[in-house]
Amino acid sequence: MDIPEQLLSRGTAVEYAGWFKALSDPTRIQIVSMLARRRQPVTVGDIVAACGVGQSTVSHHLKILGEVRFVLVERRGTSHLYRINEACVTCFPSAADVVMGNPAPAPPPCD
Amino acid sequence: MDIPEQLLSRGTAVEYAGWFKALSDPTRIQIVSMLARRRQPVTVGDIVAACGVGQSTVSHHLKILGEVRFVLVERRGTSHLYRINEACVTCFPSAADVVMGNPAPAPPPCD
DNA sequence: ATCGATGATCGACGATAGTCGATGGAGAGG
DNA sequence: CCTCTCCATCGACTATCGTCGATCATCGAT
Repeated sequence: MDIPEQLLSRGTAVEYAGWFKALSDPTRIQIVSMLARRRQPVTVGDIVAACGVGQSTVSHHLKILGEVRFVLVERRGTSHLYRINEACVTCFPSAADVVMGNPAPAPPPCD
Repeated sequence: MDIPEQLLSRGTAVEYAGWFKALSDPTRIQIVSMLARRRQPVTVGDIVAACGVGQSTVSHHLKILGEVRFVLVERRGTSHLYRINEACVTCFPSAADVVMGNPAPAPPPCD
């Protein structure tokens, strides 16, 4: 390994923290894992039924996950179909990335 | 990939969230990266000087990082020497682990 | 025994986050 | 047009978090 000497900049640290914060809540973990496991896109109602929390809470978490592009949404009729962003899963940083001083990955584009 | 169908249990989700929460703060990211980059163990005062925050704040973050075994401490004289736990860095979960339903890694032992 | 240095702990404060119930808005069907 | 369904947004409440200053505990040295 070739670990750089200098301290990580505050800006880079904030970017990394944003990634990890997105998955720092158990409900969001469950939502992400559920979206990944279902073959079909999933509605908000499905998530509400699967996890034990209210509809507005699920919607709130989906918004947070969407802001970091972890989930993608597609409106069909009156239903909103959510699915996981595979690109975001693969580029999610590891602790080793932080240690090595790799640049924090940018959220991938919406498609 | 062979992604399981069932929803992640709440307990497993909580364990995963704990890992990511430990790195969900920019100051903790900086501390972890600093500990990894210095060859020698580092005192609290060093960290205070490097990051721009108060001593009690650094001590607080070190406590959090210690609770998930991310850092190890060794008291020498009046100074406390902190160093990173390499095992913890390598077993830090990825987003793919969450998706695949791998069991959440347990914090490695203190040594 | 006293003092100084180091760092943990305490108490307080403001900010943020997670949750809920209620409301609002868009689309489909009658 | 009316209504029903699905979901986003709003407002409120509570809990937790990050930070700070002050105090306390420990150890080494004088």
